[in-house]
Amino acid sequence: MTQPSIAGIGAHVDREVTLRGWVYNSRGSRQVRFLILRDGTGMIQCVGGLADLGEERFAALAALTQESSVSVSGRVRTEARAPGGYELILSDFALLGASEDYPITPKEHGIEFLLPRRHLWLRSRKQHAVLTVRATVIAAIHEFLQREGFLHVDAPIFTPSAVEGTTTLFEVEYFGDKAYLSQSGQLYNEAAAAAFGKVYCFGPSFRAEKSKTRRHLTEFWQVEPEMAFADLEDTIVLAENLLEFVAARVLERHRGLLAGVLERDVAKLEAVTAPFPRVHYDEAVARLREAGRDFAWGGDLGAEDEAVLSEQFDRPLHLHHFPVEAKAFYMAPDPQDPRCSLSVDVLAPEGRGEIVGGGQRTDDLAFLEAQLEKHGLPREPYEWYLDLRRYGTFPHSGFGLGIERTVAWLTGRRHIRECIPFPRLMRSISP
RNA sequence: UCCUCGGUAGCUCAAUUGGCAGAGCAAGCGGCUGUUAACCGCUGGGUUGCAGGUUCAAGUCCUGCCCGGGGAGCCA
Repeated sequence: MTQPSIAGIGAHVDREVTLRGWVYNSRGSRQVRFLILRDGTGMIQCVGGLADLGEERFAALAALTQESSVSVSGRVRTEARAPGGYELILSDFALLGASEDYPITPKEHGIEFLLPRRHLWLRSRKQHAVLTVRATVIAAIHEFLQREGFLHVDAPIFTPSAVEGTTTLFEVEYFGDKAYLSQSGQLYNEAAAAAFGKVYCFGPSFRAEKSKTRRHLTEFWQVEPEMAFADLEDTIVLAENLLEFVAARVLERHRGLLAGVLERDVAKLEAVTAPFPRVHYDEAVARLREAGRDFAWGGDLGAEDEAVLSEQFDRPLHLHHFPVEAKAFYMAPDPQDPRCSLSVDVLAPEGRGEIVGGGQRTDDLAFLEAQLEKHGLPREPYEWYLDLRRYGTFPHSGFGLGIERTVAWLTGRRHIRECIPFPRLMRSISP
């Protein structure tokens, strides 16, 4: 007798197996009962007949409640009527842990009800599917970047003093001093790039913004690659190749989950092939005005502007050369047009907004010093960062890719809070 | 911080002009030999977010407060 996983049950047809898992659903009549068992890898229908089990065991089977943990034994057979194509004819079963009044019934629930029960909600089919895709997205990112010669060098989570103003930073007490949770590994990545060439960090970022939209979390994950001796063009190519690879890998591994459980239009993902269309900021302004939007040159795009623009294309698009004022102090200005920075955002299709932000960093010490001054930033905490321009400055560029926003786009989730196991929101930190 | 929508049974929601607070699901009991969020019958289940006000009468109208959803700003 073997104990395979439900995902691999097809290799055990006509054999006797024992499975352990949880009761997802149970239904039946006086003579026969159908129990849907899930074990984390999949689900299988287990069939128990009164004639096979006897009165007492059959009654016990009927008494099993939703999400009780059980051990079941029986013969596996192919069955077209069963969900998944296989079923298990029960010969015996045992209750391991009872579950009384499981709160999340197989019906509709609102977010206000589900979020405080996230620890249980994870067991649901859609949540299980989304987080499975997330794991594949993360693995694909590591695989792609390492294959491209990037070294994984992580940035710290605790950071000293205020870097870009304290309003959006979480402050923590650090042995009598103040420290802040990292908003980005960007600056540290630049130091790492000077040491290792091509690097990336992967970890959580924290924003204390009081934003409560479906695109925001207070704790989110991002991957940030940074390349030495690379320009804006290199960054654009890296970003589109990475996204193409990730989309293809997710389709390869989870086509069934996407089309079935998540009801995602997979044709939209098949269209994600490089190169992506490129739109210069000037052109974006023209396109927005053409679409009837009142947009002034110089500012960042609003969520609605991004949606209007991305709806004009069938795949992600590069929006590049933002005005210097609209971007961070370390962005390099375009030598051909100093009003614009060598920056790029990638907007996901279907109006899902920004998933990538990046570009070429300035390698000019004097310009960087002037920028710090202009942005009213303190000099002292940036001395180490200025050192990178003092000791062998080098052109370099990179970007940050938001994991939850990417997963939301790929899986077709409306809200990114479903795209992280335990979302941290302005009004929700439990469980 | 601002704008906007909402809070009624365990869950999802209804309740006409201010006039007996309801349905489906869940739960409990019963029925059914292949179910697909199974189905059929019966039963139990309410401080209508909180406080006050108007009225013969308030889920409904008025005032204040609390909590939440969505959006803006900001960003990944």
